[in-house]
Amino acid sequence: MRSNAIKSEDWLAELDESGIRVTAIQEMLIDIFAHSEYPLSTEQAWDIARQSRPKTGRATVYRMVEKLENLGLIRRLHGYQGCSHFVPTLPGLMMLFICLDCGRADYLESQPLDHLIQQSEDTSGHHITDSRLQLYGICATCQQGA
Amino acid sequence: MRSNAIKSEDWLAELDESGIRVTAIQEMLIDIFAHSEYPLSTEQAWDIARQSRPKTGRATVYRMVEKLENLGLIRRLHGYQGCSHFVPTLPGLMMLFICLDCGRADYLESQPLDHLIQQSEDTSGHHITDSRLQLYGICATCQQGA
DNA sequence: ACTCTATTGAGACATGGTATCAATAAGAAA
DNA sequence: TTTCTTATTGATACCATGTCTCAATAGAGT
Repeated sequence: MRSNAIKSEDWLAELDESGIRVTAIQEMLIDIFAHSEYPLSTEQAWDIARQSRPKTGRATVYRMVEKLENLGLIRRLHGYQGCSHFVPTLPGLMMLFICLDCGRADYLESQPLDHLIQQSEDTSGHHITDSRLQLYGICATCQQGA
Repeated sequence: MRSNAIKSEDWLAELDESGIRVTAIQEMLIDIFAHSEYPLSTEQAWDIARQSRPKTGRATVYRMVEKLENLGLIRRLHGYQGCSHFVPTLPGLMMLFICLDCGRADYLESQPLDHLIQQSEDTSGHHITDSRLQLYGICATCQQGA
């Protein structure tokens, strides 16, 4: 399974550029999301944050998650655990596979999706501005294990 | 935009086969979902149901929506209004377009998606059992109107 | 160090959805 | 038709998730 090679520094740079004041909590939350092996819900991220910084407020974490999602740095998983979990975004990769066994997420090459969208736009006449494709199943690793 | 030609009778037949006791409320809810021009949330369906049957319970509607979703008769929209709205399913069509202007949903031909999934399975080694593709934008009709 | 302002934390609040349980109604049997 | 059995229903209490408010705090520039 592809390792999600996210650099916390890149995120911080993007946050900085967006005019958002970068604080210690924000760095911590970025680290938590960027380095988690599994998709995280906001509540889970809050739990983790409080392990090293007990007085972290709940609203703070929700606010940060919203910012990170709006900046496109994390991405919400749909159709899984009530649509409340997030994974780091990988630039240019839109197709996300979620293993129903181990729960890990994996990005797949998405040029074919671009073609599909172009084609759908042409035949339907709709103007497509955004897309969301998620695939579910059993990942290659879990298939071997079983 | 494609008219969603759902037959309430077909749904009732499916419910019947599934061993679920078909009641008056269920017929009403099927009608509500099958004939709505727009995606409906459970709460909205409840509101509509109470217009003609005021003592309809909230839990009853939630239970029915769950059943209809499990039977594959309605489908949840993701990334729109908090993932809480549903549209009737059209058999064989998996690609759903949602107009961000008028809010209507439209199914698109999905053979290309089948190919894409097959291809992704081959290259990734994952076993893909389910997929969810949603497209967002401005529908052909709303483009003309604007 | 001081000022200004965005961010934070605490807790109240709102919303969406679930659990419980007595009352009801559907369908089978008599 | 009446009775019996059982799934479904409605009312309400409950819970989880997420939002709002506002005083306290801490960054960043001066």
